Amino acid sequence: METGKKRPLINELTQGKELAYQLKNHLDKTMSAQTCEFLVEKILSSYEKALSMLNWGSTFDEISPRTQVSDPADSPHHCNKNVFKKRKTMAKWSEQVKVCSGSMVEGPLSDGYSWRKYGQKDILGANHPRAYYRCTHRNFQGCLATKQVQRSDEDSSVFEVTYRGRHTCIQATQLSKALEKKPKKEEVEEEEAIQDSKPTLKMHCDHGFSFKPNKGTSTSEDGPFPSFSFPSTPIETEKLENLIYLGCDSTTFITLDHNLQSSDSDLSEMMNSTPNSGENSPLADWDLSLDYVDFDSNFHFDITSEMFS
DNA sequence: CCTATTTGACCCGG
DNA sequence: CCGGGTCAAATAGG
Repeated sequence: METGKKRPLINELTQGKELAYQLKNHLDKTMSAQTCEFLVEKILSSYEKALSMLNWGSTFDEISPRTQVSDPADSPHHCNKNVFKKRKTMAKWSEQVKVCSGSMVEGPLSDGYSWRKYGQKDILGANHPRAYYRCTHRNFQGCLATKQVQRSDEDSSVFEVTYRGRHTCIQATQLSKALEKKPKKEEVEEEEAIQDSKPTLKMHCDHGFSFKPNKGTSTSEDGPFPSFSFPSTPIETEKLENLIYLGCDSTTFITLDHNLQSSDSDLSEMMNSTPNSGENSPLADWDLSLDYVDFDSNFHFDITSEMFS
C-alpha cells in the first residue's frame, strides 16, 4: 500500500472509530440490546486492529471482492474438494510478534483467536519451519481465517505472523464477554424471547443465510437439530460475496437468549453426536458447503455425485 | 472415547 | 520440476 493512501485511510478509520464510540454510548443508556452492543464491540475491535496494523508498519493487502465477480447471475455454488482459487482474494497481512525474553512461553502469544494447527513446512532458506494454522471454528462456523507463523532467522524471539482472511466466527471469548455485560435484571421485557428454557444461540446474517445452533441442556439427542441453511432460492454470487467479505463480522446479528452457555464444545458436541437413529447431523456437510464456495466467476458449478457422497 | 497435533503425502502454481 | 500450502492418517494427550 502506497503511503499516499495511508493517511486518508487512517483518517477514515479514526473517524469511524469515533462514531462507533458515540453509538456505543447511546446504546449503553437505552435498552437490553446486548446484541447491538456486541456488534459495536466488534466494530470497534475491527477498527482497532486496522489502525494498529497500519501504524505498526505491517503489510496489509486486500483485493477488493468487487473486482472478482463479473457474473452475479451465475447460479449455484458447488463444493469441490480441490478448488482453492478464492484464497487469492482473501485479505492478507502480517506482523512481527516478539515473545518476552524472560518468560519461556513458547510460541507467539495468543492473539485472541483460537487456532488449530494443520501443517508445518520447512521453508527453503529458513532456519525454522513455518507453521500453518486455521481458525478452530472453521468447521462449525465456516470461518476461513488462517495464519502462518514462522520464527525469524536472525532473532529467534521474533515471530512473523501472516494472517489470511478475516474471522467470520464468533469466538467463545467474545460470547462470554458479551454476556458479562448483560444486566442481571430485565426479566420482564424478554418474555417473547423465552420460548423454552434451554440455552440457545441464534445467529443471523442479514444476507440471507442463517446459522442456528440449538442445543438442549440435557444430553438427549432428540432435541432439535442444529441447522445451517442457505436460502432455498439460489443466492447471487454478489450477495454471497458481500456476506463473506463485509462479513458476518460486521453484519452478523446475534441474539443471546437467557442462560446462554453455548460454547464451541457445545457446538462440537452436537455436531459430532452421532444420533442413535443412524441419521447423520445435517451439519456434516456444512464445512464443505462453505469452505469451498468459490467466488471466482471463472469457476463453473457442476452438480456431481460427489456432492453428497 | 474424544479432540488436537504431528508428519509424510499430495496438490498446484510458478 | 520444485517448493509452498494443504490433506489426512497416525499419533499424542485429555
